[in-house]
Amino acid sequence: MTIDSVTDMSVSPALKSAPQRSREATSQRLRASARTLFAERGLHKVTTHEIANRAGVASGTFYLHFKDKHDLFREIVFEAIESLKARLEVARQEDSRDHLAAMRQRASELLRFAEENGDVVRILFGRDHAGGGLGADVLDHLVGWVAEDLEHRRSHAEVPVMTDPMVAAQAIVGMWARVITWWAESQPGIDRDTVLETLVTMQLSGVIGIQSDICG
Amino acid sequence: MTIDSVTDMSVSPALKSAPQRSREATSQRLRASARTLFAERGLHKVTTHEIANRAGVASGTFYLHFKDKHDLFREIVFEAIESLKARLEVARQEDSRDHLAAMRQRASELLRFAEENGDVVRILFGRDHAGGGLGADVLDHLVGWVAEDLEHRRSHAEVPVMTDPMVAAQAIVGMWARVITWWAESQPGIDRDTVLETLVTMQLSGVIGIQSDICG
Amino acid sequence: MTIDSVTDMSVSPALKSAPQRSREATSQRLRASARTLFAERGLHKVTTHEIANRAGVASGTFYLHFKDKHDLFREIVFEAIESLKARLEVARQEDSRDHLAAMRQRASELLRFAEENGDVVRILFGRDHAGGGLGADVLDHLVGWVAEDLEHRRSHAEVPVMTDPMVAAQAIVGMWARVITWWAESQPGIDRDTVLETLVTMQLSGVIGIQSDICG
Amino acid sequence: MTIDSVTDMSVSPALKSAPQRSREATSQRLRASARTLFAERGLHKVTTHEIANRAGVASGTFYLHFKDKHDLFREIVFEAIESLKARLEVARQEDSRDHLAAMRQRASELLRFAEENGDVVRILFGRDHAGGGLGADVLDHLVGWVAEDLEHRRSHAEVPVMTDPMVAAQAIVGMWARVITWWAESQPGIDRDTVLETLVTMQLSGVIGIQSDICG
DNA sequence: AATGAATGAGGGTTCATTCAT
DNA sequence: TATGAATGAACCCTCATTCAT
Repeated sequence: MTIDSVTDMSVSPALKSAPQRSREATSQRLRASARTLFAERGLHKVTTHEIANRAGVASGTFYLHFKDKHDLFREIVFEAIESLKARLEVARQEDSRDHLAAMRQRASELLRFAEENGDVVRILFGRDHAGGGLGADVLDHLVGWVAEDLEHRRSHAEVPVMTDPMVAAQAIVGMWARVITWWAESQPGIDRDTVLETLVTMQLSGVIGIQSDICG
Repeated sequence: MTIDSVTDMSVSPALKSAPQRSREATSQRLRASARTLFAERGLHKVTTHEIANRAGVASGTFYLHFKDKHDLFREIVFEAIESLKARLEVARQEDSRDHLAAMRQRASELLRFAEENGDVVRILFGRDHAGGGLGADVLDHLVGWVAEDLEHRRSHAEVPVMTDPMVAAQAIVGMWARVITWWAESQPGIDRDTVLETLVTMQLSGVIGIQSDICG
Repeated sequence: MTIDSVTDMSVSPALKSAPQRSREATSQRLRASARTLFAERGLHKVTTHEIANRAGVASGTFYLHFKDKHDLFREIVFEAIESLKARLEVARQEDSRDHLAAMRQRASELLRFAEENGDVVRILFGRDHAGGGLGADVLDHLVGWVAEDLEHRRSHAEVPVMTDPMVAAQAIVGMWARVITWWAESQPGIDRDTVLETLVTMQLSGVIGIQSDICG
Repeated sequence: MTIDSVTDMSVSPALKSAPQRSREATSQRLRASARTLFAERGLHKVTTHEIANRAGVASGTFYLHFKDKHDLFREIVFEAIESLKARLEVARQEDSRDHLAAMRQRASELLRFAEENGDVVRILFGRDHAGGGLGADVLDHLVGWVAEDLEHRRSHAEVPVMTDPMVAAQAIVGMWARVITWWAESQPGIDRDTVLETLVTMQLSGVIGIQSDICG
């Protein structure tokens, strides 16, 4: 089951009164409709009419639920980002012990996120979609976290350092974004674990650095 | 000096007739104007009127030089891509001897390209711009080259292999794109060489792979 | 009473919901506005803004009702043509008995059509209007019908034949078009019956042919 | 040889100085170019650029020879009309003797005109072309002549009259226009004489009138 | 809460015409 | 006389947003 299956109305059904539940249902239908359309064609090639239409409501209804098109877009993206954040937070808690395990864990969470939120990944980073700058914001956030992490490891002298943390963070995040987008868009025959290993390996080199001749 | 300084009319001035020179000048002014505006706000937040305006010509003049907005956009991007291709081609010729040197050379060309074509980099990969899918196309091409390269090295048993070539190629290209875009957008105080070293290091790990415990 | 009086909203008012009725009214206002303007100045000298303006709605509203300017044009013309077709079909059913009566009947329907659809006649055949080729199409259709009719009469040896049916059909239709257009445009003081007699007389000569000296 | 072969520069070549002849040549090339294009696509679907282009001159040159697009259009049409007028004038002079011969003669001139001026006929009356109202003007003129003629015959009691002269004139001219246009556009396999006979026959009925039972 | 017709600013594009060379 | 680049008014059409019902 993925988050994409949005029409799921089980969000604490008993707690809401009848009209409320109806409102919520409409709202979710609009969200789902928008998510699909945005993933297909990107923010600015989708009209509010289309979103409402696909959701089975009148055009005007859209504005009873969202301030405007960008508002809905933001909501969809933020919701997903929060979910990603939560996962990574959890992963971080288990970090302390083993670096390698921690990194693998984090990369793994990322891939699971991509699997479960294919639409959002496409919306944010997909081909021509240009998520109104939000994709970039998300990546900036991630860069912040990663850079912080790298600094921390470096300052704790846990690892030898051969690269600039900021640059390495940018590189790692760029790598993530590209790989999960490709993974989400083209669902290639390549299995999760292969992708995971590659991410871990390369991410690792950002942390400890390598030298071509180091092991020789 | 960057390619961006476009009003440079030194293109064999004696070879063109008077009206031709004038036409060419206008064309270049439009290109320069568009390049700047696209870099600032992206393809679809820029109007043809604006481009013409900023170039100091009437709106209709735009269409004497370009079929439509997308045509100009494509032209700007393709021109830059060709120049990038040429650079990388040259770098590839010097590849044969030393892997490490070859990689450093290639990454270096990439950074020089970013320095000289800041506008185009921003247009293709910058924040919310989404160059109508062209950025994605460019990256796809790069992925093709890199993957091919990795396959070659692997098949020649030149290096131990620990990652899937396709995944590694995606990761490397994602890393490149993110790093040069960040580099081009925020001109940080970080010097070229630091960026270069990080790119080389991480790119390398995609080629030979590393293991956390590999070196003892 | 003519079909031109379009704002007639009596189309089963009870059957439509409130917004539907409003929509229909707007649609009819646009149609009426367009009909008038097209009749005055022809398809391509009328702007959609003007049509909307004259109908008392905003420019954009036009496109809620019609795909584009040609779409509306086509609709107006087709509607009229269908009505003409229906009339002539009816007339044809009464043909069998008396040729002369049949022809008179048909010419009469044509004139009534012209009277009731002055605008459309002007649109299709009027001075400089050139209804985007639709006028020509209509005439081609008419020619088809008439030619078929002439063939039929000829093959049934009902009449002596002295003219080529195709040429005669073209001539008859040309005559019709010109006469009803002139009649519709300049509303001359000439009464219906005079026009009718002339049409019948000349149409007849296309059917049976005449010789200058035939009657002695 | 038809009037359409316009590049014919033999217009008193010796009388003009060199530059003059050149100017005339350019002018004729523009006329020829325009004639062809107008016949193909009608007045308003042809641009001045196209006309100049096809004539092998620069766009600006157009305006050294004609005030504007309509001016050229008018010139082309008027030229043809004058030629038609001349023919009919000649035909009229031979009218006096035999009515039937006179009419045949006139119709014959009309058909010859259509043969030799296919382009102009198409321009004036062709499918969707809408010769800016000039076609209508031409027909109005013809109607004037024919009506006058009919009046004359009637007043001289040369013929029994059963139709209104104005209506008959409109009908005759409409018939002419349609038949020669069809003839010019679709060059059907029907020979001149058949067309001629039909025109004469029907035209005749406009003059003398017929009754279905008249000869019985 | 929902509807859906209406709005109208704004953008892309065309092309008759001008004018400096 | 010819050139052809430039002009800019005008037009078609889209779509985010509003509001009366």
